[in-house]
Amino acid sequence: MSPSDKENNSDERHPSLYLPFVQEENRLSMAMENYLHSILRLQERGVKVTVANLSEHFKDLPISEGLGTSIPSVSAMIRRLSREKLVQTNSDKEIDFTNLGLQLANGIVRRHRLAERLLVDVLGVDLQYAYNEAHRLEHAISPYLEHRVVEILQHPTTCPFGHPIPGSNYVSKKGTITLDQVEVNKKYVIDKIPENITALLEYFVENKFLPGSEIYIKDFSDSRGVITISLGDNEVFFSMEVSQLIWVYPN
Amino acid sequence: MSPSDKENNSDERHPSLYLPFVQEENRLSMAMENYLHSILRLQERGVKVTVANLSEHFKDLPISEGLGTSIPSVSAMIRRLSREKLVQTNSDKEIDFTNLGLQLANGIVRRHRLAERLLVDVLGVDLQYAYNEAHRLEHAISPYLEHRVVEILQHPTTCPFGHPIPGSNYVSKKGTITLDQVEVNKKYVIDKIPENITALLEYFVENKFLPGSEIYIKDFSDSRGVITISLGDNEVFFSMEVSQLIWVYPN
DNA sequence: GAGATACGTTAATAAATCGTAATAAATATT
DNA sequence: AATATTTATTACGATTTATTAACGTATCTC
Repeated sequence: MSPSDKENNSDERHPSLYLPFVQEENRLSMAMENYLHSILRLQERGVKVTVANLSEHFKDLPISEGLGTSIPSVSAMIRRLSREKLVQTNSDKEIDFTNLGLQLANGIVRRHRLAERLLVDVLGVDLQYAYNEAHRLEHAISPYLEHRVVEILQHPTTCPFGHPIPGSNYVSKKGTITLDQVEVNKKYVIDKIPENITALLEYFVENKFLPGSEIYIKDFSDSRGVITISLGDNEVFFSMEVSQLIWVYPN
Repeated sequence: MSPSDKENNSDERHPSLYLPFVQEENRLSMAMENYLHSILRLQERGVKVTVANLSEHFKDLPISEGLGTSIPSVSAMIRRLSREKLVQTNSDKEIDFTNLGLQLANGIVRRHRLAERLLVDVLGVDLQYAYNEAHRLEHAISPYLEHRVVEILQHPTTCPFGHPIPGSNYVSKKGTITLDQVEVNKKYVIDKIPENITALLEYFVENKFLPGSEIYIKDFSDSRGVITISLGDNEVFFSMEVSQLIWVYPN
């Protein structure tokens, strides 16, 4: 739905009925919201945002929901997003947000992460399902409902995976590094874990390897490519590759 | 053209069902869910379900969100729903559910009313906004999330407006009648109130005129067309027309 | 330098969902 | 009985979102 709309006053509706969601008219389509969300995620991960990378990213998403994965589909959507002045492509074919686009994308991620908090903290949803469920809910949260959720959750600053909620008073922890950069025999606190790799999340939940937990680096074997971590009574192990997805800060 | 050659349309398609807007494997499109929802609502209200009545009904909906209101649009959607074996049209042009369609429609209304309960009871959403907010959420609730919500809400049987939640253990109250059929100087309990007339709902909330409240019929003036009701300390008034939308049972 | 590969666009097509205009059929009104 | 109204369908067009196929450019490899 394009923000450009005709001024049609023949469609008289009681204005009172629109009260809590006045800006609803300007809302993007679900597909557009998903694209903006994915672009922001690639940016957060430091991946160059291109048509091909987006297409690849969609393939990895657990929920396909008919989201376009083919490169021409992505290309066409980027064209529409450009037309709506939400993104722009530079000479290097790299896609970037406009100010407006970034603002909207932040709103979408904000609602996504608020939804995750709601699901986990209030509704008792298992962490490994939170991402997918929130992915559906994020499109259904009006400004009014967002406000209610924020109040109920008492102004959270991160999602249950430790990622910052845009628009909150999040302050990043000092000295956060990925787990493949830690030193042996030191203590750290888990800051962020990846949100959408279900099998990995099950392992996290099972071992209470969650944001806020204190960990101790027991062994760091470059040769074997495995990190051994003490966590409470038991030990957990990660490959170097997985370690790069986990952020910690010194304790 | 005779109404007998119904399977004549060249619109037929494999049941492989490639629906670009489908969210999950077996899930319907949002538009289809909205239509099924509206059909069930008209049925609940005892309105004959026709293309024209559906079109009219959509105009009344506060949230348009691109929902088709024109008669040909509704006609086309009914054809698609028929093709998917969700509804059928009898010789009288009356639209009715198939078994499958009724089952899905009940699921949609169930999720809608669960969402309303969640919004009002858990998230503190004002009652007058619950319907519209739930209308968005109903499409985003997976079977798993539905299960979680039911547990958190402890198996509710009605929405905050008193309407039964399909699939719950709802038992209707004995002797429910609409407010225009009550007797003067008698006590009743409010059973159901209409859910999507915001201005009216504001009056309800303001005066605590809500399902479960006890009321006393103080005056019933046919000539003026006004019913006067005692409710706690104050009085409320309704026209006969509005009274027909409110259900009560004797106390 | 030639060929393979990756990347992005354009073209042609399909389906869902909307709209307006014209029309056919049934019903109501005068 | 003639006319008007309601009702649903058909015809046609637009937009969004997707697909596959074909085709230029780069870039990388040998």
